[in-house]
Amino acid sequence: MRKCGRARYSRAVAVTLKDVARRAGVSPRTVSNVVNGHGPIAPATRSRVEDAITDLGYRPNVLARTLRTGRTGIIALAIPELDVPYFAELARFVVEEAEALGYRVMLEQTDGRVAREREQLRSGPAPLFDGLIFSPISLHGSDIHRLAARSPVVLLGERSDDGLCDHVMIDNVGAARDATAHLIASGRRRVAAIGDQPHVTARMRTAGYSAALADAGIAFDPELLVGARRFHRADGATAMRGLLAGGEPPDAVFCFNDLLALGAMRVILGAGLRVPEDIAVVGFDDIEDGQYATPSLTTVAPDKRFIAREAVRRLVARIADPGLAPQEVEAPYELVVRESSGG
Amino acid sequence: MRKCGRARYSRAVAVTLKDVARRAGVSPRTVSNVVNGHGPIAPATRSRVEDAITDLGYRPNVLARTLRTGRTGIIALAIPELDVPYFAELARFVVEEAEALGYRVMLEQTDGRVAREREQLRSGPAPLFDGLIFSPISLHGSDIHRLAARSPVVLLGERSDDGLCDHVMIDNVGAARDATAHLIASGRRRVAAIGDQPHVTARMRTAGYSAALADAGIAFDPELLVGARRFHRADGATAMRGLLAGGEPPDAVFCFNDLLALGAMRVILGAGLRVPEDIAVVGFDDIEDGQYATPSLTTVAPDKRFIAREAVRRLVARIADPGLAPQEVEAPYELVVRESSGG
DNA sequence: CTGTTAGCGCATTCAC
DNA sequence: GTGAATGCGCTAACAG
Repeated sequence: MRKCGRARYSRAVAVTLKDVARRAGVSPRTVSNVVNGHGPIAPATRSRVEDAITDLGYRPNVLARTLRTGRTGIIALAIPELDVPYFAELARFVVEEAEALGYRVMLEQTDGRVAREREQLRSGPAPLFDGLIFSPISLHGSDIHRLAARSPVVLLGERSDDGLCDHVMIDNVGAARDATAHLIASGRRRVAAIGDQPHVTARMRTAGYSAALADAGIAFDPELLVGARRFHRADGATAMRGLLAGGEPPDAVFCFNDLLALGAMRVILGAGLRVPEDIAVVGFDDIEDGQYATPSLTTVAPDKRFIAREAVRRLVARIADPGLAPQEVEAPYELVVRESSGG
Repeated sequence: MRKCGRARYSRAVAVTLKDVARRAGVSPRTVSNVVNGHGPIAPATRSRVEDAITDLGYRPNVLARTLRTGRTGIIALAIPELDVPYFAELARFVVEEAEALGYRVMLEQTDGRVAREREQLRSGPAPLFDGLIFSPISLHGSDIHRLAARSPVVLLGERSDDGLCDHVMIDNVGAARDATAHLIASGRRRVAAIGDQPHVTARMRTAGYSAALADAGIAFDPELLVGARRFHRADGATAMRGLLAGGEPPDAVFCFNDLLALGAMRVILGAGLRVPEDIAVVGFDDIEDGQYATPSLTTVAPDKRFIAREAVRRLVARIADPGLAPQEVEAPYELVVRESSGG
């Protein structure tokens, strides 16, 4: 039961369309037309209205307009963690692309917690946002489709089972396979992988890793596949310590993201081993950290700009026409070879 | 001239308070009371209303409520760049603190561009947000006060000249002085600084650097103070290359943020020099990258949690009571000594 | 304790 | 080309 709290500010803000109309000696309707560029308007009237607008410092009330039109001009971007560089970099592109199309972006951090994601779901973007770009961690299938059935949604990440929803992703199996194959091609035989998880993305990267091993006729050694609770530097460090503490150490490590790789590299270097001479390291995501690490990090670079642009465009298209058939688009990626694998 | 675009979804969303009232056989007023927990309500009525709500899947329309109450429950956080780790980490804390107080956070990226920041200003948070936490780069003084006079604002960063606005900052001069003094105390004599800029924050750090030099009776050498266009890794690398290309190289570098330091360190290491043996490095911000770099980075660690909490609390207090006297609060910091300075 | 009523600021359907 | 009236969904006076 707080005070209203707008007392001190409300007067300054309360310039309404009606005020402008009175000032310009026209009807609200006309002002609205001028503001939104609708009907043809007599030049004299127009300039009178425009003068009134600047004189009064009128700005349309987004809220009221939305209540009327049902559109806010804002899209939401729900990502697991703001301080994971991959998402931060992606977010930046999304903001840029959305702005180019006249939308503002509201960022939401889900933390990958099911509850938080589910809440996203329940409430959905409407009516505060026109649509949602969602990078789910814990949620899948039916949950998501229920959301998508109610409001415009574009998913980032794994392919949905049945294509009921717009989707932008990369070929995780292929990318992981390429990364591992690169390591093998440079003469490594004991290639470890860090980042195994129940989550789909991780599973696909594990699959790619195994496939590359099989391609090269190298037997899969379960001891070399290490899990990670999350995809942070600390998890990579922990996993690497385990690998080093075991019997015969690996001569290469493929990490499921750059943060894991950076953590692992720190442990390798800290143990007095050399990268890439003793152990080569490859990451995934191509975050800026990796470029400036010593040694610089070889990594799989998904085309983030492409992902962002495609996601925003599909979402905006769907907002305009909800009947659009859902589409899955695959973003390109490339393997960037740097020092950590002997580049 | 787009289609309305909500056709496919609108029906699913259109459960209004009035529908619930009709269904429960009560007036809208009563439903509103139940939803907002206002007046005391007869248990029987309450449960009837609640049943109707779940049956119909009613969810209050935030927009309409806002139009009425003038409060959205959302605060905006405007930061220069999402993919600068310091801001990303800070943003995370702000989100957490705001959520604890029942607010959602909308993130806005200003890019440090004057135009963008000015736009922030012009539009201000209202009516979409209840308040704004703003980390300005290009804007200052009168601009900001004009904004603050119109709506609840808390500033992050430098002290405003006249205390007209809530403010959370750290003692940049003191921190820079400590960092430089630490380098000098470890026996360094040619201490360089990277990050000089016209911006207030940078100027204060330069002042702290000079002060530490003076304290130790070391003459200020203008060649050792290097500017940086932005505070990114690339700028640190460029600056360091210049320093190395010059005459006598420094034996220590104080960088105005960790990104600069990481960039500089990469160049030092790439030139075959050792850190800290040949050149010690100290950064500023204590981002996670620095902990996992090799060598790990000595840095000034501002208490980000404190900054976020204080900013959110002050803002929420001001939203509740706009008449509150503006306050400046200084967040603590500490020097974290790691390997890059011989820790 | 609950029903009735009146807007919040805007876009828009009708008339003129 | 422009004016008057209506309602988006909700909350808050004001009754009763």
